[in-house]
Amino acid sequence: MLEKFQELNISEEIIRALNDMGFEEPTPIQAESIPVALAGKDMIGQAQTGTGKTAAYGIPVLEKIMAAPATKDIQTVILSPTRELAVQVAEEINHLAQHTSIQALPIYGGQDMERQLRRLRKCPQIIVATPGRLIDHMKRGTIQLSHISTIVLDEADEMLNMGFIDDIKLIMGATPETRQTLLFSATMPKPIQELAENFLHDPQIIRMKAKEVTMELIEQSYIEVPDRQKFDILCRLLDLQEPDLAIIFVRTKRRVDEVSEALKKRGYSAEGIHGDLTQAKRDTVIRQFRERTIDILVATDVAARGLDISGVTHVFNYDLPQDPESYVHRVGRTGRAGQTGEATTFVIPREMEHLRTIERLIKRSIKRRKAPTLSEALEGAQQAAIRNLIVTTEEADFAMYKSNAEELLSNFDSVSLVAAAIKLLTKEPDTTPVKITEEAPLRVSRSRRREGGRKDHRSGDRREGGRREFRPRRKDHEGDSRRSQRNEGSRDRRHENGDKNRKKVHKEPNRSVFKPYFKD
DNA sequence: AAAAAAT
Repeated sequence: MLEKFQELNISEEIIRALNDMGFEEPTPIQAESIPVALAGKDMIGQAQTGTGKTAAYGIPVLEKIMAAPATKDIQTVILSPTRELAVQVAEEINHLAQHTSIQALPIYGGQDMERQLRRLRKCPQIIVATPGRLIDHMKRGTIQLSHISTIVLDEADEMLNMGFIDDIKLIMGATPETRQTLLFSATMPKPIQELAENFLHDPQIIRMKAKEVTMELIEQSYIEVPDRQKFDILCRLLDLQEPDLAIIFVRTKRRVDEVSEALKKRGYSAEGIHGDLTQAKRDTVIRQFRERTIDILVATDVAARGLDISGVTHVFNYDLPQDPESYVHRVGRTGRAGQTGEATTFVIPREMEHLRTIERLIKRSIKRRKAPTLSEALEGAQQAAIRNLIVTTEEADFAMYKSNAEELLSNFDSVSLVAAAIKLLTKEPDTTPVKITEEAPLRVSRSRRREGGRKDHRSGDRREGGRREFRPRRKDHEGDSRRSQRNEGSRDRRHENGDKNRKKVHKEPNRSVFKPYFKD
């Protein structure tokens, strides 16, 4: 079954590991990348996560280390944008390396330094690091990159979005000129191209076509719903769809806390994860979710990328994501490894335009769906009760109840009895009150605004008819029009003598370079 | 305007 891997000239130790891991044949990105990377060439791989990317660079990296003379130096550095991803990548590489003596060690912030140093003393050949902590080690002299032979930049576009560009340059600068560089990125914006030009030697570019990478097996829909109703609708959907594992993405850390608390209050097995939690807590939550101790994960975009958790059947965008890119990554947490998945996005009415922007950029329309009504939810709960009843009946493990049942049947008709049983088993939707703070709606995305010309977009927004009602409601509605007239006046005055303010506004960094681009 | 990452 593994011939195709064998044809790629992979050593027997790794073939055995692939067999243990249940891999049968190379994914497209693996088939293309492995020979190139094995030949020692620099490479740019444009691929989303979930395409077998880790093994695509992990296998050649391991082969190269096995072929090289043994030393105590670190041989390979893999850079990762988030801590969770670093842990996951190190684990996967250790799986691939299980029949060799090669060790991969994750190096990331928030973890006990002493413990990390102890593990470093065991001379791992591969480290998988987040940039900040790696630089910390470099400055302390506890990690030297002067002898590495390979560096991998994983999720390069995301590291860039997170402002790691200077860190990456610093790290690259500390590595030898002779190193091999493998760069992976879902998108190829300008700064990544520049990075590649500066640091890669004659790279081979491998691009996966969009349709090979994404989301054919994911049923995508959206529901237009006011913010206040989101939570109840979410609970109804959870009850109706009964996900095995679900991830709920929200826009802020605060909402992670509130939504996960609220879910727990209503009896769901949920935990939240975001960047302000201690690293120990983050690690625990991810582990619980992987082990299915909890079945709902409420997360910010910290969990949007790269995390590969098998069996996620449902993704909910409780809040619309800011970037179309983020939408793709969030939704891609389900439908992995050939499984089907369902992705439901909540859109508040005034964010509909934002949704259209996302649809345009992902070149795909998202199906509109109605929120389940209360009576549908009740019907769903009844169906669940019936399924329960049928399962119990089929298990036929109730001999001790039978004499009572017979007696009941001599006094009541059978239909009434079964109906009563269904009624008792039906779990009425929980309406425990919960508090979730309302978020300000998203504004139309940057790219959209730029279309209208940059200089005037502020005043342009004000003139637009519908725009005014987008502002938060004040208590005195009548004063509204008069107030806006007054504002007009004060704005003019600012224009005359407040040049400094205006300049500041226009000096905001031009983020157009981060605009994701999706090619077909 | 938010999130991520070094303490």
